[in-house]
Parts: sequence; C-alpha cells; structure tokens
Amino acid sequence: MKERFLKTMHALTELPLAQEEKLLKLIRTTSVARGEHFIREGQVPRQFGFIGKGLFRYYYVDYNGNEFTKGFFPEGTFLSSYSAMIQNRPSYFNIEALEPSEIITIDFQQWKSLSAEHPCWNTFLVAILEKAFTKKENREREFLLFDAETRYRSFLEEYPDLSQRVKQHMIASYLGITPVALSRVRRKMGVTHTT
Amino acid sequence: MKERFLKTMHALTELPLAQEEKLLKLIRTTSVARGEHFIREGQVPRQFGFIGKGLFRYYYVDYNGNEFTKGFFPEGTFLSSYSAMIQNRPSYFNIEALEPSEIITIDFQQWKSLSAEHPCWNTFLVAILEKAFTKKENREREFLLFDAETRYRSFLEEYPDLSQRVKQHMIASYLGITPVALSRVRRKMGVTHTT
DNA sequence: CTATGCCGTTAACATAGGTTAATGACATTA
DNA sequence: TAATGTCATTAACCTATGTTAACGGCATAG
Repeated sequence: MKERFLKTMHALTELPLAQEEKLLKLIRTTSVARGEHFIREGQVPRQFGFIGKGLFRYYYVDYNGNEFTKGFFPEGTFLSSYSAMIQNRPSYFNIEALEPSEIITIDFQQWKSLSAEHPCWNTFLVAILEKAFTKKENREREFLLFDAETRYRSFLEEYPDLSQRVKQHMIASYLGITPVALSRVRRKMGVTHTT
Repeated sequence: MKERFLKTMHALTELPLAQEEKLLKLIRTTSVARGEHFIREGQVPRQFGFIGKGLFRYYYVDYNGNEFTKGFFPEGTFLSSYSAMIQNRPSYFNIEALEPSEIITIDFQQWKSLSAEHPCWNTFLVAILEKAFTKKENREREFLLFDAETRYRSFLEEYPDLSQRVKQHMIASYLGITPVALSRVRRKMGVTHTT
C-alpha cells in the first residue's frame, strides 16, 4: 500500500527525499470494514486518507432522510471532507466504505506543520485541487446540460467497473434520481439486470 | 482598479514586495463592452483576468443552442477558463460581460514563469483553488438535494444584488430551468415583477 | 409619436421523473 | 427447508418542469 501511495504522490509532485521520509513518518494504516464510516456528517475532520484497496462513497442526507451520493472513490484516490477539514468545521456529508478497504491516514495538523516546511507540498496541493476542481466543474456541467439518461451513460463511461461494484440505488442517488427512475432509464436503453 | 486588485491579492497570500512589483509589470487594463466576450467556447485561453468593475457570466451552449449559465462573476473576482488554460486546451464555455466592465488581464505564460520563481504564488493558488472548489461543491450539493424553488431562494441569498442586475432568463439558466419555470416559481413565491 | 424588439407572464398541453405499492429473484438466517 | 430481508423491476398515478404560443409592458430607433 505504501508503494502505491508513494507512486501517486510522485505522479503529482517532485518530492525531495528528506520530505518524503518525513511524510512517511506521519502515515498510519487501517482497515475499514464494509459499511463503516471514515467521517460522519457533523464531525470536524481531523485527518485525511488515501485508499490502498477498496471503495468508498461520499453522501449527503437531506431533511427527509434521503441519501444523495456525492461521489465514488476507489483505490488509488485520496479521502477527505476537504472543505470542512481546512475550515475546521463539521462535515456536511458522510464517507462510507462500500467494500472492505485498506487505507492510509494522515493527521491534518501534523500534515500542516510538514507542509509549511517546504514548497513542494503546495505544488502537490495545487495539483490535487486542480484535479478536484476540474471534476466538480464537469459534474456541474452534466447537471446543467444533461438529462438523467445522458448522465447515466456518462457515469458508465467514466466508471466502467463501478456498475458491477455498486448497488443501483446508489448509482441512482449519484445521478440525482430515484432507483425507480434509473430502472426505467435502463429498460429504455435495453440494459438487462445481472446480479 | 490596481488598488482593488492588490487588496484582493493580499487577502489571499503574503506577497514579498519584489514579487508584487514583478506581478504589477505583467498586468494590462482593458475595458470590455456589455455583450463582449472575454473567451469563447473552442478558444484556448492565453490569459486570465481580474474584474475591477462590472459583471460577467460563464455559460455553456448545448447541442440545441440552449445557453446554461455556469456562474456570475462581479467586481473583485478573478476571470478565467481555468481548467482549459492550465491544460492548454479549448474552453468548453464562454465568458461574456453583462455590464460595461473594466478588467485587468495577465498573460498565463508570463504568470507561470513568475510563479515558478517564488513559493508565495503557490500559496496564492491554493487559496484561490480552495475557494473555487468549495463553491463548486456547494453547487453540486444544491443540484443533488434541492428543487428549483429552493435553488432560487439560495441564489437570492447568495447574490442579493444580482436579481436586479441580471435578466431573469439568465438566472433561470443558472438554476438549470427555463424562464417559464422560473416565472412560475416566482409567482408561487409571491414575488412581483419589477423592471 | 410610432414601429420594433426584447422580456416576463400566463395558459394549454406534453413529458420526465417522483411516489407508492406489488412482484419476483436472490441471499441470509432460523 | 422455511422465513426473512434486500434489491431491481414494473405499473399506476401524481407533480414539476419543458414546450409552444399569445399577450402586454417597456425601451429604443426611426
């Protein structure tokens, strides 16, 4: 897992060896059972993570108790309620493991101290934030321009494996529709149900 | 305008005087007429801007020619098709002045050279990107959780002055609905039309 | 002043998607 | 095996929003 983590880091920025070693001293590894939460709505995040193995989803719950999936995060991606963490306020959403997962965690305060030490960390942050921003921008575009069927096709293209790993009602909640509506879209598209 | 620009920069990061002076050598000021475009879909952005006075909107056009407003940007904010600019690819959306405006422009290549010189520029970028990300995240949340009326109320809260400065069909296209639907929502809310 | 065009409203109708409930497939547990 | 629970599908009905078209107010050009 550490290797995958370092590979991902290196792809995002150049890391001086001394800095890399300091970072490695901050990491902890944990297992997360399926259904377990990395963060719950209302909690102030004190750490962020990196997924070595497994799958997570971020989701909101509305005033009626309905769940809306903000995103899916598979192995090789970072894990955090970022806005809440940097503003030191409660998270608006939940992060839940959809599969038994192995993750790395890093304490945010320790990370902040480290990142103040060397400019490479800001380069890293810029790279991460640019990626995240571009992704959100694209999602905004799809909500503005596309109907449910087109958003579903786009989801299938972007995450070809997830339609096998994730329950349909969660995909529906990611698309902003009900499971019933997704089922209708699938029938219209000629997709057939496989368990 | 230069003063406002510097004030905004200082609010985002600490600028060594030498760096500030170099930045000021890069800026150009321009007037943009109402209806004129800062960037058009399909163009590769070569510069970004800062709005000293006026108002802009970012908008997509779909395959049917319908316009969808991505966002409104008033004085004191930055102006760019950021994802396209950093990836050196054509912009997916247009940026248009809704009012006669005064802006500062900065050439992206020159900015890149400057920003490589000193870590303060990455700190600045991180601050900007965190803001932009948080804003997009919030918009995603509203599309997922809220119906059109709730999104309209939220728009009115976030941009109290814009309902006076912006035509309703543009507000509708920002909310992801038609002008007809917005008019219905307004009637239901008891809002009365003032020109 | 008059003609024109743009905009917001309204109405009538069409459609996508929400809601509820029933059903069958499958997996889990007693 | 039987009982239970979860999930995707389907149907019937409902509601929000899209589409088209008519209308009136207002600004602007002539």
